[in-house]
Amino acid sequence: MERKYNPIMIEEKWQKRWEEEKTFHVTEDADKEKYYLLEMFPYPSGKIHMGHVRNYTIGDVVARYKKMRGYNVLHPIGWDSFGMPAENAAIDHGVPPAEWTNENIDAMKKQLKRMGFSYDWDREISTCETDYYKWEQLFFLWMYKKGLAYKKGATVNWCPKCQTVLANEQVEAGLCWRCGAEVEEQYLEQWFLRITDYVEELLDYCDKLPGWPERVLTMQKNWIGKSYGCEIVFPMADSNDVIKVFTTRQDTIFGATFMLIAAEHPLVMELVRGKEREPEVREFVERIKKQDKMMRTADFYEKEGIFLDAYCLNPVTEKKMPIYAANFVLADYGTGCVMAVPTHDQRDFEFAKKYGLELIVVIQNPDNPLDPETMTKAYVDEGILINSGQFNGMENMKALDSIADYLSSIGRGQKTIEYRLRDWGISRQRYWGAPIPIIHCEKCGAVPVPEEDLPVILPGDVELTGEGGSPLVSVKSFVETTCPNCNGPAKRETDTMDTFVESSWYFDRFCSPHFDEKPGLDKKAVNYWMPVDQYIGGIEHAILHLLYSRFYTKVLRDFGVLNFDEPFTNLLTQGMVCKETERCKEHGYLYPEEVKDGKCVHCGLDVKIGKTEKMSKSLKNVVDPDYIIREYGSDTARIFCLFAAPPEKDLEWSDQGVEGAFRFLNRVWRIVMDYLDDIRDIEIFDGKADLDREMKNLRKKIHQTIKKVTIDIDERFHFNTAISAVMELVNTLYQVKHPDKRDAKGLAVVREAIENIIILLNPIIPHMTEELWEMIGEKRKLSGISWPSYDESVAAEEEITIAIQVNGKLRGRIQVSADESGENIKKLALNNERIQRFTGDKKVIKEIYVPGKLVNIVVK
RNA sequence: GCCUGGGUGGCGGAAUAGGUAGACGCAAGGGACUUAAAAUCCCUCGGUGCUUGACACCAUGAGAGUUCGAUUCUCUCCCCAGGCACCA
Repeated sequence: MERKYNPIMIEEKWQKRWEEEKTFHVTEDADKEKYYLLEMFPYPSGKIHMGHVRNYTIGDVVARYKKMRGYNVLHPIGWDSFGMPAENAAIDHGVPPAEWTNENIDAMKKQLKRMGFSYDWDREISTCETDYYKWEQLFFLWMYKKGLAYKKGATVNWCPKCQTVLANEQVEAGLCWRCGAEVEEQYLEQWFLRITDYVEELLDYCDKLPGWPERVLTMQKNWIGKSYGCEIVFPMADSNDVIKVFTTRQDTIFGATFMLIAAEHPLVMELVRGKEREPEVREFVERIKKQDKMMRTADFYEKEGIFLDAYCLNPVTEKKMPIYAANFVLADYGTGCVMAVPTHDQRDFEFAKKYGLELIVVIQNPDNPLDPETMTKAYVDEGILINSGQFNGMENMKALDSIADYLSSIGRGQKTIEYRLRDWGISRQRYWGAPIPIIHCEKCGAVPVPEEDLPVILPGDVELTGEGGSPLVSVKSFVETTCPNCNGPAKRETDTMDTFVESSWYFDRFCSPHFDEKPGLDKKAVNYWMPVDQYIGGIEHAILHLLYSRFYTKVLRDFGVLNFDEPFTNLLTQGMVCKETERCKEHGYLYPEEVKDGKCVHCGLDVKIGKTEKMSKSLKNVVDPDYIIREYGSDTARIFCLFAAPPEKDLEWSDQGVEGAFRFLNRVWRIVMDYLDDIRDIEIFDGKADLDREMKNLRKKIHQTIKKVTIDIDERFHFNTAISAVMELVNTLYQVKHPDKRDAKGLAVVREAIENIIILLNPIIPHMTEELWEMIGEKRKLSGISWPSYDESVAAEEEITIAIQVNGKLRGRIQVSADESGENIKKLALNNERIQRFTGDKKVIKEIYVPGKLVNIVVK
């Protein structure tokens, strides 16, 4: 009997069958418990990479497993299809973005299908289609009416050569990524979403998401950056005006000796207007404004400032404080003004030293008293307040509240809270995105497009050159329109939305992907499926995508569309796929196929193996999933990705590891082939008759394996240990002597082993297991089979090994029956000949018995 | 600088309500089969020492502590990865 494992044939056969039979199509079913499993949907770049393979394989195992556990599983896929690369392809090669995008989708869809993922393809969505983004435009209108979407001036990265706005990621070391021109700051009118309205709830729920990795929540908390402090009012020395500052260190207020204002703050020029210093200050401000971006990316930059020939008063000491404009103060955090306490803030200290400003110590170091004359750096630790009037002698941290209360009692301050999080700027001066549904009318101003006029369709016939700002500006048929208010001539908004907007609600759309009524989400379906039970994706989206999605969920909830607070109950952030880099002196980095026997195929020079890094085209350390599928099949690709590392860790690619995975699949295949004829007509062992020792052990192993695999997948997503457990069972089966054809009992146990191996591996290698299932003569469909349960009494060991320690050191082992009493085991341990060599004539102080594990004898 | 993770054989990784460290796989070595090779199947495989044993000692980044017992808990330090970074 020789039937070779032919993965390609088998895989294509079953993929076709699943597609024809719509095996993974689901609908809402009130009788079944739902399970919504989602992987982050891909950008259609043209080809899937190993990161996708890993991400989607992990998800697929869970989806298939949950289905076998009886859940009604929603497992959809779609395309995050707006974005820059499509536009760049158009600029570089003249292909229309829609065409480029759809071709890529077709190609990647084929690849995903070839991997055998259990998607409900009837729910496929593509965010660049009008039937998707028209709802997004509707939500925008609702947000606009509620004041959650607004327009304001803001500085952006501007490439003067390309005449366009660049996203932060498109600025490389201060230069435009495409043309290399120096990026400038420009002040532009931009659309924003008021995420800060939800900042407290977003922060609060960080402590109510137990299914999220701690580090993601920490990153989000840091990003939100809540700080408790005080707004303090500083009166001007010679007018009735005031300067307000935000500080978290009101305990140091008595040490504030000068005032700093962000260079670009309008107050700077106001203060020097008409003064002798005005031209000098203007020059300084202009210089700083230009340098700003460069300096912010530099590791270190010199503190610089300029005196504004103005003074304010310290609100508690009434001392005169000179006012400076400074480069290191941020204009858009707090009030843009900072009280400087040079003795207890390092930046202020450096500034004071440079410009010869006064130092007053207000927190005394208890171990080593400070002297302003000799200090070489600011003292930032805790201590006792001095030079602080009625607060002298208090611990500085404890004085925070009292000083805030005092400031408020004299009308010069109050407790406040500041956040690092800013409103979300969604304007892009780009073509390939969802148009913002606003019309600008000279008479009426910004007017929202009436809901019944949606969608505002992105025009198709646009020439993309990459120059001259937003491409939509020059499309007359798009821009020129009439005002919905006054019917006069008006112009459409030409900004499109950030692509993060699409991905902020796509998971809702998957629940009713073809729903054509307002608001594009069928409440019944969405509230049945949502929230997502398990979300899986890369750690690189830990902040932006996940925070925006949480924000959108709360906004849509407040519009009455959704009835839950958070979109993702459990989150798994899988690690990256890495591979060692290879380079040759002549030809630089090499693709794996450019290396043969350690030599470069171009020049024959020795290839140097470099660091293991995330697979990337620039380092050429990539493996093409198509190649792996062609050589080994997708089942091998799947099991390798799962076996090499637990999902949250980085996975190191290993060609030999892939070989090993393939070898294991062959091993499974062969053992089933070996038994095929003998077990085809056998029923699985019913547990009624007595078995010989070998078969009893095999059965024990079967049930132990079911138990371990169930726990590993269900509780921990540790597929690597689940697979190794099945490997052990397969190894055990290989060790068993092949029962005689007439030994029905023995063969029944073997059949039990084989059936369970197939079922346990099904979520991991679905194609091969379907094929084997059919071959062993099963009539039931494997895709409809339930997950096996195990019999605890069969899995139990009859004899257990007890380790014996003397003073905590392992000195021997004894075999006892599993129900042996603790007293007897202790006795056996003490009387053990080997053990007596170590206890000898010493006195036994105590014996510790850990049930089923060990005995520790303590002697002296 | 701050905040998260994480350091275990030649390698990927197992084992944590404290209880036999190294499961499983890769690589390596040996054996069987073969005219031969590949494939396959079986065995060995952390280090050191000798008295080759059911041996002893050393081993989970380093050092201390708690404990009968620590990869697991506590403290100090070192290294690596990721995030934030003049946020007042």
